[in-house]
Amino acid sequence: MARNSELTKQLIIDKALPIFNTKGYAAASISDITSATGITKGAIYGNFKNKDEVATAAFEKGVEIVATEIGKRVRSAQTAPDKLRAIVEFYKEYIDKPPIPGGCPVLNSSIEADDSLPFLRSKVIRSIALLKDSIIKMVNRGILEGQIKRDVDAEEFANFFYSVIEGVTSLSRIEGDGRSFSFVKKFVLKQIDEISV
Amino acid sequence: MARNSELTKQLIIDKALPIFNTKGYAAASISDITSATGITKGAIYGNFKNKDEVATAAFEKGVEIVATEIGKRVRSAQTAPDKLRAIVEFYKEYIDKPPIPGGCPVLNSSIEADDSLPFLRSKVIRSIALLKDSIIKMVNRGILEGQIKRDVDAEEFANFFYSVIEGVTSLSRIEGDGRSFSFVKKFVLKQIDEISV
DNA sequence: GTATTAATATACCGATCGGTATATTTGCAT
DNA sequence: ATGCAAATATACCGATCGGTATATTAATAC
Repeated sequence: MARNSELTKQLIIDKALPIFNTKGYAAASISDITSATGITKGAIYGNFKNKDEVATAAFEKGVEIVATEIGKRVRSAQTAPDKLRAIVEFYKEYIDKPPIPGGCPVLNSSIEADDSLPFLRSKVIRSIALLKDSIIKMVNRGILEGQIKRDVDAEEFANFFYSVIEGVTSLSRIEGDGRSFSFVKKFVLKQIDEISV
Repeated sequence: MARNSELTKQLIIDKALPIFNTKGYAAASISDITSATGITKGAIYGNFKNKDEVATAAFEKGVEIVATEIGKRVRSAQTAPDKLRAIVEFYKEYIDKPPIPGGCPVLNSSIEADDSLPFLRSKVIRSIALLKDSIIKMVNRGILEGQIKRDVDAEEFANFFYSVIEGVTSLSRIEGDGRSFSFVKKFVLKQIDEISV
């Protein structure tokens, strides 16, 4: 054997993630990653087939970070409405102190992948589906447990919820402040109240 | 004089717009534009200082197209709620037959410009502000004319409306179908009904 | 028709891109 | 300690990038 390849791999992914997330796939270069890691091109291509694979691994790491963080907050809330509020709060905090620089990796990759990064597209779609599905389950469970009104369409609400959160997150990022988010947060919290029993 | 420089400029902008909008600024190259136009690099750099200026002009053209199309539909609707519904319908149609390939240029540029394209950032911010402002005015006028409930916070509604529309538009694009949009449309139309008198 | 000049085409620049072939180093088994 | 193999470093590749200097073309004034 030689040096620990798995550690190197993780280092590359950890450093590549914020680079891809801020600059985007096209603008991020391999030498950006060598600079950030202090590791050479040889090590990168010894551990990854090509740039696409590095980007894919970074994206999956990004999703994992976001999903883990959301999961933590969701689990610590007891009722479905509170779980939804916790997600709103997570994205609110994302603006001021983002766990990953450059905004939400799912949304960012979604924009860049839809036309020009076929190797990422399916991964992005899957991540979104998982997120939406967990919200649907959350709502439906809330209905069963008598926390959410019985006539609520879980899929409709999940799509609204996901769309408005991603929309306002990107909006707040380009605007550079949390003003718009405050407005939308108020609106969304009212909607959560609305569907609560 | 020589050949018509203004026509060349417009040709470059027209062809560059879908290229930038689908591939993104970083991935779109000057030679992509020469290929698309049949015009050489000399002509491009004779009419634009650099790539940034071409991208800026293309972005502004994109905004103009979207704004014009929305304006047309909004004007042809009579009441504030109907104007809002017309905007929803516009974005719904955007999915199937986009006036500009690659999705909404405002959202796309917003994602790419927030960190790495300072020359575009302010233009994007301004475009969003104009759009939101027109919605705010629309709602407030609807209140004055007795079409929208008096207790509606126009700015809150505008931010919600803009966020959810942009969010679901990008969502539908990556998913590749209009399913999610249908759900969200239903939700948004209900919200419009909700604020209508 | 010819000179003038604006507009476009051509040919080239250095830099950087993703990727690879090969040399070197490192850690472990013996 | 030494041989071996895995991991990393170095040096290089052709292609393409944005941009420019210069040659050519086309429209106008005369």
